[in-house]
Amino acid sequence: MARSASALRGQILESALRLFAVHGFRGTSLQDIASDVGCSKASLLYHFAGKEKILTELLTPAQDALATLLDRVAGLEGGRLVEETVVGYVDLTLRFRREIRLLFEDITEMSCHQDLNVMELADGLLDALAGRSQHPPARVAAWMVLGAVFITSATDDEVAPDEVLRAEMIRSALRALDHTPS
Amino acid sequence: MARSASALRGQILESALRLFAVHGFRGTSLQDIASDVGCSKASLLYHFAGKEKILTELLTPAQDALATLLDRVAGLEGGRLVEETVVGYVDLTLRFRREIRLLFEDITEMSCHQDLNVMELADGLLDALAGRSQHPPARVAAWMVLGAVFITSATDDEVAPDEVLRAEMIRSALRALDHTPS
DNA sequence: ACGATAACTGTCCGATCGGTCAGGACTGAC
DNA sequence: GTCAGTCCTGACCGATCGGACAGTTATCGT
Repeated sequence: MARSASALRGQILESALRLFAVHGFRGTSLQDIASDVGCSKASLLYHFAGKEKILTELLTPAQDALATLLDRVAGLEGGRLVEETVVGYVDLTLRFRREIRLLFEDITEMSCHQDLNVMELADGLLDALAGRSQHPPARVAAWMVLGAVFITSATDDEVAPDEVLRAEMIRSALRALDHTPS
Repeated sequence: MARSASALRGQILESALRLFAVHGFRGTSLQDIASDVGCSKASLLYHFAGKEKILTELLTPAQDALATLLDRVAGLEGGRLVEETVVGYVDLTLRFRREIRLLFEDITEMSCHQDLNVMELADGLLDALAGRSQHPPARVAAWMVLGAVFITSATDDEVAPDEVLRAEMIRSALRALDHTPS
């Protein structure tokens, strides 16, 4: 049942991306992918040198797109630089949504599982950050701040002294929320 | 060698937090923790019902702190609500830095490993978002935007239609960067 | 001193997973 | 037809991991 010119390869990548995005990379076994595709596990390893190579091939387009963006803005400066970078970065993340999701699935699973109910609390936090507003723009901004603070706090300490880090995180977050200081 | 009142429990939690923060939850085996503490793997399972229970106990204080924060701002509204929530959330993430890091370690490891060099590109992106500035405030804001867009793009589609999501992500990001539109 | 309880450990087990390998099946060139 | 090369598979392997359990050691109340 040898398929033409390894159409199987494409199916493997597609199944892998979908399963990775749902159960995470580590949470998806080669057998899971093989079952989803409808082939044997050995077949995966015929087309790809290893499990990680599948992930690599899945993430490479996004990496290349990012590299292209950086090249494009390399000559810019000032306002144009920031503007083009932001727009380009946003478009890029939207285009590679599933790829980004797969990176996060491990966190989601870890937070949801067990006795913890972090997700419920995250909803409450989102609500408060949005000022109890249900307007999509406010909700999006709330998500932005949630993610921004979360990731920035995990940053290397050397980025900025703790006091600067704290003050600037607060100011930047309030700006993102379009909050006019009272 | 029965230690007094299970001082071992505390050491286990401390070692686990440190190892989880470095190698991730899945990347740290019970044996790793046991070796680090200097006891047997069976001893871990005497004090904790399972590996996940260790994680639970590690994450519970942060969860409780978040719940407390939400309680505190429950009665507020308007500007005060947003302000207090942001400050409280920032302080909270800073206080539980290591706990948050452990959630991210899997991503970091996945991005660094293999042939991908995402981290290098992330540096370039950070540079551009900061407008090539090396000032800590600008760097922090750049980190904020990097994380904000990254996480928001992984959000459920139902938060906002794609067009709204895109437009608002861009506007919010530019505000966070204190960018005055040209 | 001694029994009871808590603290701790060595050893074993089942399951899972990534990966290897020899060989079968199909295809196209000659 | 046949030969070579590509595609694919079942069976197997070694390693790892979380966990179970019986048994040992230390602690403490009496």
